[in-house]
Amino acid sequence: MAYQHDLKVHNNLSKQKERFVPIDPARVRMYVCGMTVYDYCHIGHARVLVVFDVINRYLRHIYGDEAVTYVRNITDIDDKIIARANDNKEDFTALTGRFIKAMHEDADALGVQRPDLEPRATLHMPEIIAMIEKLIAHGYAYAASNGDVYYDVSKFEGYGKLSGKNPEDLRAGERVAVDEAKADPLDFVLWKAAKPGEPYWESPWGNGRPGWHIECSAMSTQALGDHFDIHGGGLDLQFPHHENEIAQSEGACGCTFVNYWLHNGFVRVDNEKMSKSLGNFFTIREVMKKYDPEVIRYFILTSHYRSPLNYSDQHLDGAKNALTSLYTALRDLEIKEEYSAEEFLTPATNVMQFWKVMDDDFNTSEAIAELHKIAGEVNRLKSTGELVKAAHCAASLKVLGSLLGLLQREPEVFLKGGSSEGGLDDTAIEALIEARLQARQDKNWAESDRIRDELKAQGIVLEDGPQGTTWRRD
RNA sequence: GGCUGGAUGGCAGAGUGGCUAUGCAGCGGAUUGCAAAUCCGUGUACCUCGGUUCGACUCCGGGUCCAGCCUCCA
Repeated sequence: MAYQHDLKVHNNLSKQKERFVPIDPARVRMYVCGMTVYDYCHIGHARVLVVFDVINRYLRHIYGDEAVTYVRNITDIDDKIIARANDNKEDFTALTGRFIKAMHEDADALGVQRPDLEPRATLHMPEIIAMIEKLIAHGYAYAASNGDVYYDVSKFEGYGKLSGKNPEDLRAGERVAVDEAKADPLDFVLWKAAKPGEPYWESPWGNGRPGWHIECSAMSTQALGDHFDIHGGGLDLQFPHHENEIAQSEGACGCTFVNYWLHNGFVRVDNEKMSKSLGNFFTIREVMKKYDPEVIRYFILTSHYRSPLNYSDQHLDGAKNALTSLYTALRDLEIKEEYSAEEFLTPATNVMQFWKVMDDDFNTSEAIAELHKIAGEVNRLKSTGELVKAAHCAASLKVLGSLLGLLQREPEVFLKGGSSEGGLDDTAIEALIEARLQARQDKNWAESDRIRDELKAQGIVLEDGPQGTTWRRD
């Protein structure tokens, strides 16, 4: 099956969908703003991880694994980290080390592939300082009397082009007390002088630490060059973070920074943005106690990456049921390796439709709808006994699922997984099923149903099929 | 106040100028000892007011409501 991909992405810089044209198809470069590591990741962070993981997987599908470079940074020094480390009376590196480890555990559980590079701000001080020096030399930055270095926003032509804001409006709407040292309230800090007791790095402007925005400019440039393809992150980073990155990087290199800006929408709780400052967040590991991480992943991918996503147990329950039905279709089939070759993928119309909707700005919602259609075909073929054909369709389901990071486990493992804590172990379940089988042979329906109800109360659902009784955890 | 984006059936959530989204839930049937799973069939939509059009949920304009950014935030 020959399919010519024609990827379009919604570019926030132009506010419209554009055909994706990489600078160099042999070297497709994407940088995503990652976490500030002072706490556990919440479901909002999970969304960034998963959404850009899918984009990364899909780019690799189109351009080849070797061609794609995916960079996701870690902010491991900032005010919150310092404050939290002080609260805990520990060294800030101990704090960040712990939460970097936790983030990796969460991301791994969610099936997020590791980025090619994961630069950390504290390990890139020379590049950061060099970029600030360059900005000063180019007249875009100034050292203030208090030891801070600021970016002079008035010098940068086109400030606000990403977020659609203009500097005059921003000044008029300024709600924060103006810092005396700044020449203009819009100016932002590139280098922060260290206060007593704070961690610091040496610089031409004295001991201090970098501002948040310059870290990403310096690390992305170092990893991917002055000019690269995709820059992503949460919608809340569009302004000021990404706007400032543009000002910095373009001020330093004199060329266009990034071709395509992609932002994912927020996760909401009760119609409000999930965020640490609002305190209405659920951590990934908290939710994973109740739901399989793949269910969380499925839930995230049911909506388009730019849309808001409402978080609730009901929605996760729905995701769980839907994912269960996909795994149920994959069950009891002998899926041979060779069925996964692109030319054997079937049904061709659904497979091609999957690619078509994914090509259209990564429409995972429609892509998942296609998975359900293919699963329906698998079930139809199974019910008519056409098991080889069914296995072929099931192979397609797995191949396409892999682009979304779904359906890669053995169906039995997923279906029998569930939350077994405090419940029956597999041996006990099998024993009860044996007992019920005997009762059924004796036509002792009362006893048979009693056992089934007993298991149901423990969250075990029985399914009697032609090949005997199977079970799954609900 | 300025700037973004959105309003779809019981719930969630895509999409389209005229033709089935999909999932969950509902209803009828097949299957089953009864169920479950699966299959077949089926109902319920496009915030509001104008405009363009043979025809708009889909395009344009006004309104209402909601969310986000303008302060740290994925």
